Amino acid sequence: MPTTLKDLAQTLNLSISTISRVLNGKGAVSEQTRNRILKTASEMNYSANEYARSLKTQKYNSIALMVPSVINPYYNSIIQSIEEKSRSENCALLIGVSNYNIERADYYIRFLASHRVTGLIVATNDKSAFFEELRKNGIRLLSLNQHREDSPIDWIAIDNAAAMSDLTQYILNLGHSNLACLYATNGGENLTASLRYKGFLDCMRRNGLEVAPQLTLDAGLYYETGRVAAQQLLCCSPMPTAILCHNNSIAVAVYDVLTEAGLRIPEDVSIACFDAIIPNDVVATRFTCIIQPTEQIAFEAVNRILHADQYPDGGQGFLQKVFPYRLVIGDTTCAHRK
Amino acid sequence: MPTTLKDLAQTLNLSISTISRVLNGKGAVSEQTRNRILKTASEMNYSANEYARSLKTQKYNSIALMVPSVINPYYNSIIQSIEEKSRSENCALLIGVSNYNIERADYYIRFLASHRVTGLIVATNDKSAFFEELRKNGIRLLSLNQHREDSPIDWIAIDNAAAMSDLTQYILNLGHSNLACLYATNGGENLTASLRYKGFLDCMRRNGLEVAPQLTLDAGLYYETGRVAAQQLLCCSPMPTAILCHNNSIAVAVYDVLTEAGLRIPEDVSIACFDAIIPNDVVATRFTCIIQPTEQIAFEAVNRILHADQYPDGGQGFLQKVFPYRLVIGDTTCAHRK
DNA sequence: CTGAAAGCGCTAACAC
DNA sequence: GTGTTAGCGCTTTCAG
Repeated sequence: MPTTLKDLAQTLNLSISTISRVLNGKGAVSEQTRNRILKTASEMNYSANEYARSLKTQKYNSIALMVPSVINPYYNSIIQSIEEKSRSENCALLIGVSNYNIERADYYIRFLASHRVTGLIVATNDKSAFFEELRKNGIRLLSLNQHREDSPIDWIAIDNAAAMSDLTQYILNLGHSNLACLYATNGGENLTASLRYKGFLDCMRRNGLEVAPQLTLDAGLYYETGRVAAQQLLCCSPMPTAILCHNNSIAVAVYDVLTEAGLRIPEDVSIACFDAIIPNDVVATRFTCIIQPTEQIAFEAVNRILHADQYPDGGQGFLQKVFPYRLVIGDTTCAHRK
Repeated sequence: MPTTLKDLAQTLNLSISTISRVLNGKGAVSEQTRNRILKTASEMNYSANEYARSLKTQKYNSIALMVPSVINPYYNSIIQSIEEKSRSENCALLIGVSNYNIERADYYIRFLASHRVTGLIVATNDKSAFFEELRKNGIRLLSLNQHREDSPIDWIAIDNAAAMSDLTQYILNLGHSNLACLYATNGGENLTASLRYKGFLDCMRRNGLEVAPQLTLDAGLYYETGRVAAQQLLCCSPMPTAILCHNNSIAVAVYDVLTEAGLRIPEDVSIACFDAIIPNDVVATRFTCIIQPTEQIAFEAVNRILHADQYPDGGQGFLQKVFPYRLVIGDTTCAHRK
């Protein structure tokens, strides 16, 4: 039973439309009535019903964000950044957590469609069956992962191949030559994963180095799958002296498995990965990793969804934007010692 | 331009209400028309407009969650749990991040009121000026922090005093006697903080131990303020051999400051705190800490908001529910050695 | 400067 | 079984 315009109109003996005008700052209204209205509106705790407003204006001022996880530091900072930007745009943020499960993602997407979000930002890598449906319903779609150039979707991301290549080169420059790479596949649909792996291979080739088949493994996407891969590496001889990982979860798995086996990081084995392990200044070993500019990415993403018409393409084409990354040197890598 | 009931009615040559009935599974409709409707609805990607529906039914099926931070593991797991529960209830989740700033919290609360959320779950400790306004607008309020028994608000939390007392006793049982406590005040309004501090004092008293004034400090709530307090402890002589911390951020600050000063944790100083440091299986030192049952708390919180009428009090009274906590022993505490 | 009225998409009586 | 209708709270022409 919140106060409505009607309620205000009655107590003030004015028409609904006059009040609406004042509250929205549109149209000319006498100073006097304006003040009266503002006063009682505040007294009666009036707060516009966004549902009715949106229904009328057909502008559903909200965006949705789909993340696979809310406990991974990378997605944490994505959420944080997107929340800030969308709030500054006076836009509601709906968050869905797919938990790396495509069915849950699908379910959520339908849900969001019902809520007539202006756009959906997908930080997950899944290809939902409902993406088409969303678009047909006029909901903008934007991915935070790289897609092929001919993909009919807006995306904003870093250059994953270049980043992995840089990371690999950094390791090589430390004197390592016997490198392992734990990549991710996700059934081959994960372009981000392929690109990172490609970056590794390219860099090795460029340096004239062999890539031992037993040292490049599909490590899935999670801690658990990462552990399995790490255990396989443990059996190799010679062991790699440095390991590149697709993401932070895998890197942590490697760290755990190796230390459990009595190896020291980084003295015995160096580890490097994508995305930070820890969101804040924490005691934990700081990993050498590629950091993505989540704030900029978030800013651009929300902007594209809310103001697509202001872009050169008028929002008609597909935005493909590449942001620069940073290589952060932590405590998990050091020079190779024979 | 998503499909509406009207669109369906036109293409099917039926009335809007018949279609509505089928889609909502209410009222009797012939098997044949039902199938026709279902078929074209799916073909035309029909998805009900929740705004219109809510406007009509006056049931705004969404809840809002306000957290101070999205990068603190404790709040991560709160978000995670609440998201799961609310999705299972077919309820939208709006998340606001106050960043420990009460004005931002206030702003967000107004925003949420406009969106006619069914209820607001506040994980923050702030006392917003708009709580009253919310309630007047019929929005349920639920805090995840302890409040006084006479406080007119639903709350669900652990028994903070008992938890801190247990934690302190655990440390004492390890042979330590020279304890420090870094509590939080937040201007004295933070009952959770007072209770934890009280738990510490009670336990010390019960064990007949003195509490040195210079060893109990207000450490604020964050990493930065925690560092300042930790630096003060460093100047004490004798140094405490164990430090109890109000929360995880402070504990991390202590860990950092002490290790930077060349001390070893836990050999030289033990550290214990509330809430986990790391959300997932991570390399980081695992802290000895009190773990709150976030899943149960989240379940109950969402339940209370959505189904308040099913509670014994019919949703009229104020729910005050205390859940059990766990004391998890990590790598930051060990027996005292003289 | 202010008011009347239409209509956004939907649900739920109430008729037939 | 199906259709008609009113109205949720709001914005926005169009009159006056």
